[in-house]
Amino acid sequence: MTEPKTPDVAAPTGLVKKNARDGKSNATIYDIAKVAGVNPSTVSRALSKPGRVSAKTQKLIEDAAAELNYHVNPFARALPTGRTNTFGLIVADITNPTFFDIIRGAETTATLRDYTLVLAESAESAVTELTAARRMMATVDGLILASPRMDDDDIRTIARDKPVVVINREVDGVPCVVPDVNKGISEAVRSLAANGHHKVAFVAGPAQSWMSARRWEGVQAACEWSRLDAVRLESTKPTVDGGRQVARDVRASGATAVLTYNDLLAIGLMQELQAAGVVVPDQISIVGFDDIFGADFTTPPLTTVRSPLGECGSGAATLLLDLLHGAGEPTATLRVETELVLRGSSGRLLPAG
Amino acid sequence: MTEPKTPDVAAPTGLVKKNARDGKSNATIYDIAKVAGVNPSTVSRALSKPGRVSAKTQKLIEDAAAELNYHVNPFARALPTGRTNTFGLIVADITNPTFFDIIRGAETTATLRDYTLVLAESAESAVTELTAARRMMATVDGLILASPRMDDDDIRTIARDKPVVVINREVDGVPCVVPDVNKGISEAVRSLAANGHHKVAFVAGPAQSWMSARRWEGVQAACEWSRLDAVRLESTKPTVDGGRQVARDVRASGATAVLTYNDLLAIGLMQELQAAGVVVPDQISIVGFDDIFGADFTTPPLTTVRSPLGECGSGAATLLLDLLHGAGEPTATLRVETELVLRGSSGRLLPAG
DNA sequence: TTGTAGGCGTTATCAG
DNA sequence: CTGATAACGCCTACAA
Repeated sequence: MTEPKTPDVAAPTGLVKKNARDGKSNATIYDIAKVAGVNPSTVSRALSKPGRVSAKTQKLIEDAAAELNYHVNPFARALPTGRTNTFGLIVADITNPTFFDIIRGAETTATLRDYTLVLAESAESAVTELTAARRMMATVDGLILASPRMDDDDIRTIARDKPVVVINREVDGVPCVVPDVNKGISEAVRSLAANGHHKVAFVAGPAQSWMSARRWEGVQAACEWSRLDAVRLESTKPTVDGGRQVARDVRASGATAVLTYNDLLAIGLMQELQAAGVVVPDQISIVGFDDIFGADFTTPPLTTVRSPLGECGSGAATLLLDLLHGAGEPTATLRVETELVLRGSSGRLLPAG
Repeated sequence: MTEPKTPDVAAPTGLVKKNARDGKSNATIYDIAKVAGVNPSTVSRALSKPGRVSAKTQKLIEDAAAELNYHVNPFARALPTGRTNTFGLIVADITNPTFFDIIRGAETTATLRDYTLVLAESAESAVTELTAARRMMATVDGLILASPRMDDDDIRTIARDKPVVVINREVDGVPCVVPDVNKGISEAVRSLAANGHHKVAFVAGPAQSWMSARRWEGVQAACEWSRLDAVRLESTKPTVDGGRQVARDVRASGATAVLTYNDLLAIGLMQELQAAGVVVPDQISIVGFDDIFGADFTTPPLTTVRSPLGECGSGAATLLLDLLHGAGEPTATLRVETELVLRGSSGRLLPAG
């Protein structure tokens, strides 16, 4: 900084790079400072935390910034501060419609609060998920994990470094957004009982799925209350195809009503059953979970226990952003309600014959 | 750098900040340099472009890096280079399943090539889209625009700053990935003609949609070839709801077969028609576009002209990444095929009565 | 209220 | 092949 560089002239030492704003390269606070006739640091102050600078210089600077079409360089800003105005969202499966609304909810909230959303998927794998999370850690201010598959401990480890919010799972010491299954499930089971069913089957989801365990618990409890038999069946994967595959187990179980871990399974199951000549809901009632996109495309349309997925996404984002801004409980759990959406795939059991 | 700092001890001058790697804060190339006994710049070289450093120092450095659990700071790296290893994807509507596969395709390719995907949505609005694009420009190396709604000129302007790839639209001077509608459409129309239809309706999508225009052209051409009448109807929005709303126009048109701009419209239309007692496909055949998730959930399942959406997403990402790495034509258009997926919603027209 | 100066972690350009 | 050293653009004590 000792040699006096000629300011406005092109690089003195043969360095033919971008110097005087040659059209392309972006304006910096130095350029603004020059135009406004103030010091770069004043520009920085004026632009980052308004109020710490006199009204007239403020305007001067803002005008200059506008004129030069200035935009902060997020990287330069992130370097000293460590803040990036970005957060990550990791979902188990991008093509699973369950996550569509979560993604949208998070994205909307992010944009609203001037944050950028970075998306990654774990392909239902705990290790991929962990890898993705680690990868993101470097570039984001916080992380949202939707239906995470990794260990509680891994999650907590990550949460020690950066704020983390978990959706669809409860992890001690980490803020979570979880649908409370009870209301929706008891509505569903009561409806089934009222329609003459005595034995219901629950088709479980992935073994690592926290949510699947909760739902099975809920079903058991509700069935006990309504004095129904409840049996649990396993699925190979939580997809339409998995639903088709579990059809024979369902028939073998002797249950006249079945709740599945998610809507995808329910839809696949219904397709397979119908293909085999089983009439839904006359011979068997089917109830899904989530109320995903397309749940009402089927014939009959699917009865399902709805989780407010969009709300989960935006709620998680809000929680996270509040955390980042020092507001809010660092470990509050947000519970959202579930409700039964009664459509045509469940109903009165018709006497055999 | 003149005062000899005691290396491993806590800050000497009362500055109680992070100095000696106090567990938390991340290791830097300086720390590695210290451990490996080399200069930081050598560390940088070894870690960024292997090969420009002797084998033994290389190993020395790598070991030190591993020991310190070193990770580059992307921001520090981005500052001098301008490269971020990140690209943006802007979609018209996150909850429209058309984009699910595109997103997934892009995300998969990104992760595979060690890039990060940043997602934004334009809510079908040209201005929101432009805003989102500008916002991203600062943080990404390139941009993918899926079904963009903004002007060709705006797109080209953006493309002057950073590499841009467009999906589902053709813009002069910008690399694009577009499904070629002709094959799929002519298959569809021929099938309709063979089934006794004489008049088909096309329900158009958003006015700004380039794809909608192409599909209408394709339908007209194919109908002319097959000597069918073709009429065009407008929709309010390209959603299930929009499909329901257009039902009365469809009936009024007198067409016995209808192609809709997308599957969402087709599904809504079918629902509304069926609710009014119209039998599909006996009285009216319905054909959608895209073959989105859920297109086969309906009864009858939807006949549709499939676009390989996932391929579009990954193709666009590949194109973009090649561009960023200096490979590939800067303006090549990638064409992907469409095909008819014949399901139950289209078929032989039954004589009235 | 505003200017000064040093640093954030890397890369790149020079010498050696 | 390796070591200095100057950017990169911005933030932030500290001083004026």
